[in-house]
Amino acid sequence: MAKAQHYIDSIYYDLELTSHAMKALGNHLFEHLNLGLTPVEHAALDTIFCNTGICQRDLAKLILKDRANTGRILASLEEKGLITRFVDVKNNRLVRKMGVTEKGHKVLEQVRKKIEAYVKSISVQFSEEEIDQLQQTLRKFRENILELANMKI
Amino acid sequence: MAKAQHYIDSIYYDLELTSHAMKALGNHLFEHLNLGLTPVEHAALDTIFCNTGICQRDLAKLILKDRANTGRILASLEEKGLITRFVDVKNNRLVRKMGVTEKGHKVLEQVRKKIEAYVKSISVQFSEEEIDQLQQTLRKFRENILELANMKI
DNA sequence: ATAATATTGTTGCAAATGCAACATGTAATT
DNA sequence: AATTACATGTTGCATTTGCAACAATATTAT
Repeated sequence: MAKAQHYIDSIYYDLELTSHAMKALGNHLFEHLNLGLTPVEHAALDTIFCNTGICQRDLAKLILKDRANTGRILASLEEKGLITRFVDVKNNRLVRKMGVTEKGHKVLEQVRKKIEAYVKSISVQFSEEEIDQLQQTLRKFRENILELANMKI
Repeated sequence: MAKAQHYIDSIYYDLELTSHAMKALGNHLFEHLNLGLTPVEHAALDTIFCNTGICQRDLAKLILKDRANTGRILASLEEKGLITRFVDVKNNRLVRKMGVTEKGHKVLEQVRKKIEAYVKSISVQFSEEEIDQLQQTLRKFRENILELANMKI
């Protein structure tokens, strides 16, 4: 109960700080390595790659953006030729689906290679098991939070 | 090395998700409990409380906002009568310092009480030690990231 | 068959956020 | 003494982001 008595000491703040630092590093890397896309564009591209046939709304939930912004991100990716959007049928409903193009695949591979080095340099001090443990804890913690939110407290 | 091959599996994403969920819960609570201030205003207020005599720029760094926004947040807090801003001297330089008013203290206490219950309900599934461990790990991880950023990779 | 409901994507607008330039005043250097 | 460098806070503007309304289409209910 001495815990989280002040904002600065709260887990909320630690999450903010860590997420903020991680995002800053990501922005820096993507800009500095001249990857030709932004972190959020890469997030969308890779998420599409991992979820073929996903619709825009579901993608929005995964990348934590609203529908409007997701549409804008997709427009940018399409303009860059990294994805194609086409009309398909889902539950007998017309839906604009999307797929990663050849160019998109290449970019994903390129990003993966270029970033691997930095992931490794983080892993120098953090073992794979430690990272794994941290991710699991975050997941468990998150589920707890989402439960609270769903209770509509 | 199977780790973080895709965005969805990365620690980056887990941090985004968890931080996002936490922020959503915070927004929900502050709005629903009619606390009369936003989460970021509370963050600023409590940070000022914990760092008497802090200047605006240093506060900005702590609450992760830029100077402009910090100024706006402070203007709002001042308008609500939760802080006072006054000109003081720091290293023989004129600086606008700030302090928490009586009303500000009361609000902080009120928020602390009202939120305590929810912190507890989270702690039901997460022991104090687990939360503590998570915070420590996040801190260590963050320091690692900041080192990388400082290397200007 | 018609109306109500649900799902999807887009558009317009408002709010939040940050960057860069600026204004002010102090310390340091020459 | 004058100039340069530094620290602080503010203002203007552009970008990002999200919300709410809308359009289009399909499903379900009456």
